[in-house]
Amino acid sequence: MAIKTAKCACEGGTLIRFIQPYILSFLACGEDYGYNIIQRLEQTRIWDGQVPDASGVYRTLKSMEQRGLVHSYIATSENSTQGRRVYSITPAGIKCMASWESTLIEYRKGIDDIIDSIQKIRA
Amino acid sequence: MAIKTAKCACEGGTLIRFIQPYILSFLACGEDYGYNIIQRLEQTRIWDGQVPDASGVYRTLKSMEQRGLVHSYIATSENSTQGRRVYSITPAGIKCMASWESTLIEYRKGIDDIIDSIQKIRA
DNA sequence: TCAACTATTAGATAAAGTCTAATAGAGGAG
DNA sequence: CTCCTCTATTAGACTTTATCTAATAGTTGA
Repeated sequence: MAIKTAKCACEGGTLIRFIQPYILSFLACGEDYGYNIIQRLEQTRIWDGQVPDASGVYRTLKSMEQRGLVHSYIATSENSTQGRRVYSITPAGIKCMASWESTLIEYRKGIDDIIDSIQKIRA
Repeated sequence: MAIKTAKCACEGGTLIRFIQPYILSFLACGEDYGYNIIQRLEQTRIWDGQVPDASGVYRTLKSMEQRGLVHSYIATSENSTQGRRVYSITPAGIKCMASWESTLIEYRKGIDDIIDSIQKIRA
């Protein structure tokens, strides 16, 4: 609705996709695969035990790969499990994550302001 | 992407539409019309001087009216200006705004967590 | 009269998010 | 050994949000 269009959400073009900086921060600590990322998201305060839509997470991962933020390969492991698609962060992804940091700080300010303006009304 | 579907964004179903709680907080202080709301949004820290998409704001107002959060009438004033569509908040809108307050507080926690997890990586 | 400002609306398209469900291997209960 | 649950990924259809462009029209001042 506002702010000049940006290709990447990390630049603040849109307000959503909080899932993306989370995924980037996960992958910055080491590679991981979709299913496990979903479990980790589930445990964050944003989801707080509620199951994130798996389809959406996989879709997001795919779009992040298309935008060069992450890279994936199929891990056909020795012992068991069918091929997991394992994701790792790229240098572009690291940059994106850093950009998200300042964007999120801006969002927080904005959210604070809205909360304030709502609370002022009741006061 | 996550959280059980909610009809109204104020319930936390989606992350976006920060514009809506702002509009609700404006209207809670008194009726106002689209063009002026756009100017006021422009001055908030979220937009910070950047012009919000007018079309989007009018569209949002219309959808908010359809959902019963606001009510409008055309003000054909004596002296000048063509008909302005003046909006006021409804009791449902007041409720919605209150709901937004807690939702935004939750969002802020979530954003804090993401910022923390990004900052931890660099530390 | 022409430009800038006020004021609203509509159309087209792109991006996000949700739901359903298909596919498939692995492990445990009965 | 069969059925159920869990792990794991993908695709299709659809709705909601968001963005951009632009049409329309009255007002004000140079």
